[in-house]
Amino acid sequence: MGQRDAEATRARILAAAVIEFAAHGHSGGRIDRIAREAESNVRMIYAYFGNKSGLFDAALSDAIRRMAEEVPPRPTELPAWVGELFDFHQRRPEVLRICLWAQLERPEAASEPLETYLAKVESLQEQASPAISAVDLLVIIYAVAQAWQLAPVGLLSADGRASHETRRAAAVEVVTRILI
Amino acid sequence: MGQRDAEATRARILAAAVIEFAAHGHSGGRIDRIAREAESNVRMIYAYFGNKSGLFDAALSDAIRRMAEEVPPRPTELPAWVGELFDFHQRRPEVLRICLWAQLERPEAASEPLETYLAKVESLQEQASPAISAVDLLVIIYAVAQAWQLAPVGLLSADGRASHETRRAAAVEVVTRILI
DNA sequence: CCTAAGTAAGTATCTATTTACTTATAGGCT
DNA sequence: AGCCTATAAGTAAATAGATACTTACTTAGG
Repeated sequence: MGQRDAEATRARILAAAVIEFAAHGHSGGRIDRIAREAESNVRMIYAYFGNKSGLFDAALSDAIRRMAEEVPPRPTELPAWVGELFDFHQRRPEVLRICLWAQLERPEAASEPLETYLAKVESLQEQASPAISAVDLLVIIYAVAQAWQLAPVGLLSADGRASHETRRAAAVEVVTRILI
Repeated sequence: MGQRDAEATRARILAAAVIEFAAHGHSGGRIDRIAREAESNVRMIYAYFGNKSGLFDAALSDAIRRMAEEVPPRPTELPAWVGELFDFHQRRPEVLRICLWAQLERPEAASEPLETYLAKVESLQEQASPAISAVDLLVIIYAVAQAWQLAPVGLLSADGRASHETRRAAAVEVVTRILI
């Protein structure tokens, strides 16, 4: 790398880390691979992020921030929102993957960017009913948007006529019916 | 171990493997820990299961079989079924955990016990509607039953008045509304 | 010319898998 | 019944390759 640019190097490392950790998780992710892929150096990773866990947490926060920015909550149009979440997970499966890894491998880190979630809860408050609280509603909406990414591929391929659109429509329909 | 009993040793290893892999996954799970915890020996693991992946797959199949036996599908009473699935995941979180690890680390293995799922799909066929196919319905029901296990703990603890019962009721209510 | 950015080559530890060995036990033989 | 032995069950220790993290050094640029 001819020029020296700390910010750019840091950004390349972070981007490579998101990809690597989304693919292999914290324990399976390899520092050397990240360094190579970022066209940087192992030493730089430790300079910028301290250690492997620090890098993982930074990658996780980055991914969650992206999701919160790209798909902001729409408390008055929840069916439309679940559709956008569904699309997002198809478009960027690495974000859900890194969140799942975090939930399994570092649950304490997974709760870190909590304000993001709590803000959403507040805005959902008025949609809550005696049967389903605001938090539960948020939990369910996320689960429905992610459902197809969590299903074993073999099961999904059993549905010959299924497509992105039919699944998206099913997710939207579910949330519509929940709110009635 | 005074007595020699191949079956018993194999069973102890498998039980220890389920616990270890549910906690740390395929890549994070340690063969030595499994051998120690099973009060057996590294060599025996290789004798019975070939290699680490063979042991992981055996542990996964064992966990899925247990779930299929303990919570058989009830195609005509889906809301009741989702309630039982919800209870099961609270009671045995390790089953969902090992399935998630498999989905992330060895997706090809995760689809292996496919007949189990496909049988359920057939029985759900009559509940399907133009908006939601049988496969999609199954995918959604699983997702709702698991939803609270996938949510970050910080989000869940934000709901002060929530309990096992209120969440279970919310899951059942959701499926009830979906089917109308 | 001093500081921050970058590089290359270790090191110490860990970990899956193997090798070489010991011991219990079932079942045939006398 | 009691002995003998082939085989399966079990153990301990080595090996070979990774891998997170460090140390000691070089170079660009304000």
